[in-house]
Amino acid sequence: MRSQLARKPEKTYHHGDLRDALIKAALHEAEQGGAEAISIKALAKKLGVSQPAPYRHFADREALLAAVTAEAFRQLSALLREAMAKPSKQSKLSRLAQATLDFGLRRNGIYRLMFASRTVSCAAKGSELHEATRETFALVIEALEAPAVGYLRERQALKIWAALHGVVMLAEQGLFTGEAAHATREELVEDFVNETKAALAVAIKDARRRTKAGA
Amino acid sequence: MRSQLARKPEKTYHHGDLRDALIKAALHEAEQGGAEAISIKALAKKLGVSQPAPYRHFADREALLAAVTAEAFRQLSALLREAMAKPSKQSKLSRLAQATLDFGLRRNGIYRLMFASRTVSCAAKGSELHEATRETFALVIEALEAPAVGYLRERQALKIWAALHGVVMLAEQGLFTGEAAHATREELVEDFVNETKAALAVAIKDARRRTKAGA
DNA sequence: TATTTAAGTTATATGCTATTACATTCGCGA
DNA sequence: TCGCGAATGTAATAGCATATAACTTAAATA
Repeated sequence: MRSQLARKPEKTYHHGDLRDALIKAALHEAEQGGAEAISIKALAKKLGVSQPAPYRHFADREALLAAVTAEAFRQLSALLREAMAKPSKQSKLSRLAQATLDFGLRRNGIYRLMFASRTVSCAAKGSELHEATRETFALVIEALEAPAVGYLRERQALKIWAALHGVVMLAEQGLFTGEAAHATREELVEDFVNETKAALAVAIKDARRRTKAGA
Repeated sequence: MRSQLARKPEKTYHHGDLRDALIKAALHEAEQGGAEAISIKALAKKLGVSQPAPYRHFADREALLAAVTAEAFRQLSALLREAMAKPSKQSKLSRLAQATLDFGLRRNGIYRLMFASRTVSCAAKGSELHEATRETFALVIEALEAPAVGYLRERQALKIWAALHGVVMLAEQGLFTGEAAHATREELVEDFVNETKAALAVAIKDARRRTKAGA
């Protein structure tokens, strides 16, 4: 707030919005190097405050990482929502899938923070981070564009979500740059998308028939 | 070598097999906490040598991590080979898949070291680590028990391998402990296995028909 | 056996996390 | 608007980790 009035921060004693600035700067650092690239000391220096200043806003490094990861999930959610919203010949699920792949590869440091660290699994049930992850997963369910029939939808969402992350991981491992490279990452993702659609259609028809028979 | 002659190491100046001992001890540390849990200093203390001693065997921490990760891949390969070898009613692919899931969950710290850190993607092409990862992936291809028809086999191997890792990741994230928990991890893995088998059968039949038509 | 080399040691520089005690500013009620 | 308490920042410091340099001891081999 204050910092927007002064064009140059004007070196005040109080930073004004250190908490937010820390998260943004940390996200920037993690872009390439992941969690390891986030150093409280370095961030403090970059933002022009003393080393212990960040500890006024985060109990410890883990707490900062959790906040950063939550923000990352919100950014991914926004991205996916955008991808799903824009008109296209392709299905919502396909657009969500390709957008996830894109995010995972382009912003791989962030991605590892989100899906490959212990930060998330340590998040308490009501925490900001936990909510953010749930919200992202809800978008996957939404992208299926299928009615809720028992837990069919959740199950298919889990499957496609898992497959997507697997592709990102292997791509980052370099498994797509050998003889196996004949399958591109995008093709594989599209395969998974189509299998999901097919499985979903069959499963729903099945469930309906069973309901009718039971009635 | 020396250390095997003396029952208790007998505090000699030279450790005897520090390099190997470091890798084993590091693997043990990483079991729970992943790469972050590996501290050169702590390892040195545990093994009764001075802090800088490990640097005689590894240029830096990264080099140690690479060696540890390579060893982990060899252990996984051994596990998968074993799972594939033992007689069972289930298919090789199914056994490999379930063994991978089991490994990923039980030894999750190690697993993250292998599949969710930058260590592997930074490994040079001829390196010990790179070879170890390739060898593991070769087992996946083998588990398909399918003839080599173009790159079909590699493609299906990539798909099932990706899906497996996705399941491990989401499980570790806690996504299987909500309303979605109605699908167990094992069930999902079996789904992927079956889809892979089906796709493979169709693809191979297709390819054969095309070959015949062309001839 | 003499000498080179591999492997280990002590001492030290640098960087990071985190805590404690102290200083400054903000905002709100009197 | 004064003043006081809470929020936020600083300086100083402890503790741990990585990594290097200079030195020492044991092993290997010519």
